[in-house]
Amino acid sequence: MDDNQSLGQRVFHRIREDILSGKYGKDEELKEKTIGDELGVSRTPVREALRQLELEGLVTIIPNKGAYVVGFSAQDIHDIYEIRSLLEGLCARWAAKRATPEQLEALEEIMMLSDFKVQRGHFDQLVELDNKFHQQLYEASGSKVLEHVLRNYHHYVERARKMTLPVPKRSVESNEEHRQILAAIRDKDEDQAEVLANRHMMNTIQNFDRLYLRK
Amino acid sequence: MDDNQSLGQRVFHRIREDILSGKYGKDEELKEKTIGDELGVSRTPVREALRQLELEGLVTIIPNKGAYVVGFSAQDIHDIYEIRSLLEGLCARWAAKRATPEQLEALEEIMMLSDFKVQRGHFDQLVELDNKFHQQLYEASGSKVLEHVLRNYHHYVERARKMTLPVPKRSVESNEEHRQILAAIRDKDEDQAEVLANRHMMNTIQNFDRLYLRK
DNA sequence: AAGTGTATAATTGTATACAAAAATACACGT
DNA sequence: ACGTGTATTTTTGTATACAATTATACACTT
Repeated sequence: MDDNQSLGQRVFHRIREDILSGKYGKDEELKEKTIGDELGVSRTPVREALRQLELEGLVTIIPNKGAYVVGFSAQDIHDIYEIRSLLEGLCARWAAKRATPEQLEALEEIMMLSDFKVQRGHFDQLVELDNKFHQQLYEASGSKVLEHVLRNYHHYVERARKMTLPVPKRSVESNEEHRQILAAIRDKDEDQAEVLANRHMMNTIQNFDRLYLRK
Repeated sequence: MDDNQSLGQRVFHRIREDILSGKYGKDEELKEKTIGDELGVSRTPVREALRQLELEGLVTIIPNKGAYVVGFSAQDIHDIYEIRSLLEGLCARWAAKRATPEQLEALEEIMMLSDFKVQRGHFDQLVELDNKFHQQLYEASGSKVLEHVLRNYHHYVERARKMTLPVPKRSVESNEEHRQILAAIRDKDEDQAEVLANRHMMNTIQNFDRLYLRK
């Protein structure tokens, strides 16, 4: 792991993980001193982290009172996927319009690696490549703003994805959908790229719901 | 203004305003001590604010080096409006599906007030009501996540809106569009609500572009 | 004059100290 | 027993102190 980042950032990521993983439950109070002692740091970096987490919506801070974990439900994750569905569509559309040759090349490379991993049955390593594909797509949209919001959401549901993608069947399907999206972008077919990216996310939702909402 | 919030939050809002208003230009270095001295506070609240601003994408922090203003262009604002167009559409759709009677009532009330202000020609006071209408709509979506992201963007472009909405003609149009969206929500016509909210935002984009991108 | 190395200053990162507010404990009166 | 007021403790908010890192100045060499 990247070790030369500031304590504040490390604490931020750590607490976020602990919230997303459920270590800290809904409405639990996060005390600066307690967390600081646990992580072996002073209150200062912890405070910074908590303030950041509030902005992410994972924590509510009541002034002079404390920081409380904002619970997030399976419904919330579902909502995020729906939002992402729209935004990934827009992203694919813009990528089709403005991706540079280098960005396209990067996408092709990730695609090739993914195919390789699928062939070899290394489904676990596909999670990381799925990450990379989407991140690269965000960059290819050419929009700083869109990239920023999608990155956020992407990370938000990372935990959910880690649990759902390793289902081998879905993983192969997902890879196939990536291929089609990439083809549409290569052809500069904006409408098609948007529709496919949209559908890709909707399929991911279904997969998630099947596992967690039992619909 | 709300005065009983923490210094950190006040500094956060202040610096954000100063970035959005252009007081701090692109790539400008924000030094903790300098800002602290200007605002009459110590470095601690300033640091907290800068860490939060980084998360919002307004500032880049290079560890051990400094915080730098991330410039945002008219293109960025345009992008935000396009993103909002999709999300406001989704929001209206969900509001049509799940708005409570109380939330509907609140929307009706804002609508009525807006009509009144239009009739009287008090276009300046419509900005605030436009705010309220959208904020209430976000709440009516029943999705914490969607509400969160839309609030963010809404505030982000607040400055742009303050400059574009007071154009009386647009202001009347906008009010009319709100009325139609509200009607669709009242009728629980999800598709119609989405389309109208979508179009509403697209019209806002056009108004913005006409003024700032000269298209 | 250009480049290099080193001392110095400025700036950020973290911990700690102190102030303010809130939570808790507990004696007291009813 | 129950509420109430007060003292005590805990926790947050802010400032400051010190450490680590980076930027700057400047003498020195070539």
